[in-house]
Amino acid sequence: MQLSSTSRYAIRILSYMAKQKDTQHINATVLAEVLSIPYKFLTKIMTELVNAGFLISIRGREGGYAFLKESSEIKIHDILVVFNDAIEDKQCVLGIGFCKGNDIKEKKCALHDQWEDSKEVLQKMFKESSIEDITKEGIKL
Amino acid sequence: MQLSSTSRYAIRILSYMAKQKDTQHINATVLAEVLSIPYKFLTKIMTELVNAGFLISIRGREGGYAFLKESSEIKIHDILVVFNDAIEDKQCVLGIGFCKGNDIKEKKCALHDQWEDSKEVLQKMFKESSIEDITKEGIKL
DNA sequence: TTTAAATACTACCTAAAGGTAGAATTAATC
DNA sequence: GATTAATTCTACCTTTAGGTAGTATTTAAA
Ligand code: SF4
Ligand code: SF4
Repeated sequence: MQLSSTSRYAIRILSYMAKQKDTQHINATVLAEVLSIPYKFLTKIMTELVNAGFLISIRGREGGYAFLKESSEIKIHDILVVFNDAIEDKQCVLGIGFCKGNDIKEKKCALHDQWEDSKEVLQKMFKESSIEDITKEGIKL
Repeated sequence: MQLSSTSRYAIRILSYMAKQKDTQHINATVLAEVLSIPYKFLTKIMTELVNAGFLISIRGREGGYAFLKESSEIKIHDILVVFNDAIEDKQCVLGIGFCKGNDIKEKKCALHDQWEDSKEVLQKMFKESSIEDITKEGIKL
């Protein structure tokens, strides 16, 4: 019951980048080094973040990555969607669609309402927290 | 962000068994059939549920599985522990131990407190809901 | 006592996530 | 223009979760 490591890497990468407000752009070698993420795996993730429209890449010597969207405009949820890690609205704790709890009120299990509540809290957190928000407090990373 | 399908299968199996109060025991073929779980995979899970002490198995002809523990004594959390799917107390949204948010109050990210809240709700739900609870309401399955 | 119907064990197969390697492309600097 | 430092593309490797196959073991019933 946790996010995929790819999603977690992506969030950390974007958070770190957002903290370097002064620097215009930053390259993959530095990111891999400072975040302890395997270089080759990181570049793969970076390309996805570029394709998703969060970043632009500057190719060639002295290249790197920079924000395309404002970090305040990138919600955690948006990142999770890219890596298929978001909690779907109709998602059930026990697997989707094996009962009609989502449609028919009478046929729901005892977990249903509790899960709906938890789900809402999580979704709200992911949808309302932006990358900028994560970088605000004086955290180690 | 969801439970493993093994955990979800296990919960469904135990719930279904708990609903059949009248029948003393039930066999794998029936369970696989009615729950649409691959027979061979189900028997693998059943053995784990037996080893975990939730069920006893009756081998040989006319055999099957029956509860060893009361279904009211089996919490969802107990099942998740068996399949390494429980949310750890110190578990972080972004991966364990990459910052000191859990130890040092000043160095926590903006997600930290929100995640702590969600985590508590989820843990409470899993720790307080028993298999019996799930079977109570008039659900399809 | 044989047979049939059940679980248990061992080993393997498949798909997906996580991770790596190397060459192609791009563009600033020398 | 050549070199160098960067991203991108294609392909592959490794590990783990999910799933299968076959055989051994157990036991009630015939
Ligand atoms: S009633 Fe239970 S099983 Fe059905 S959708 Fe809701 S949580 Fe899932
Ligand atoms: S502060 Fe943030 S990153 Fe650190 S443990 Fe808490 S949630 Fe995780």
